[in-house]
Amino acid sequence: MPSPQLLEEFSQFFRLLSEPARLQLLCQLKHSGSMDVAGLIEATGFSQSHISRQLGQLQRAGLVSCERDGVRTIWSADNDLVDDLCNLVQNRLRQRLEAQLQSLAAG
Amino acid sequence: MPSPQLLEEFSQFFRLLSEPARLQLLCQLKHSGSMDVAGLIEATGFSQSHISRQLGQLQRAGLVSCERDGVRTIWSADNDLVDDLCNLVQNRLRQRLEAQLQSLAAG
DNA sequence: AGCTTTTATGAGTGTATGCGCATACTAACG
DNA sequence: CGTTAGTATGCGCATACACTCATAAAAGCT
Repeated sequence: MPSPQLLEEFSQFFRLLSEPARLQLLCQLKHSGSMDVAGLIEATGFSQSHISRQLGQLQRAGLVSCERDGVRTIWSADNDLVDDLCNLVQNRLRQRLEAQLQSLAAG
Repeated sequence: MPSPQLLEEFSQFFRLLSEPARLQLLCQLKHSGSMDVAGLIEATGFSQSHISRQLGQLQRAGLVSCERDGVRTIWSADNDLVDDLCNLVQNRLRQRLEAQLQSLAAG
């Protein structure tokens, strides 16, 4: 059994990924390598302030990092953890749908 | 890039794990094999209605399942996905702390 | 049938937070 | 310096949801 503190850490981390906007920003950065905020606004349609806040949260968790280029800030995704997590979840979703399909065909 | 629908599925799944109560119930079931609600109340201190609702959510996601034993309902965790996800996150947390430790020692 | 025990659910409350608007900060350039 | 462009943040609104209380539903016992 994980300790209460560890459970809290886990759930806080998963909470970060529980918001489609943040997950989309992460995936976009992963896909494009690195982008500035203008590019993220263009790609996602979110407001500048919203993007700034979400990136701040992701940065504090160490999932993204930034470097300044003059006044611009260039953001990039920092590791493969989220990809790995999403792949596991996707496999699980697929398994469940396949199982439902089979039980439908059998029933 | 995952499609918007897939992003939504991912975030919904992560949202399930973003609540310490649900994660604790999951881990408790995983640890104990299977338990009835009275045992979960005893182990967690949560109210009966709260536990019932959280288990309902986890069940709809296919993370737990139940079988009735008379009036009692025996619950059990259904797969290893959550364990795997938590292990990945834990490794990441450890790496981050180690890096912070090193930079502290070096700086 | 009623009675008891266990679980599920309707209703309500409080808190957290996503999101935008406006604005303050920061950095380059005239 | 002042102006402009880019980014962070205080504030407010709306919504989602965890959580409780009370109650209904389900299953066994007499």
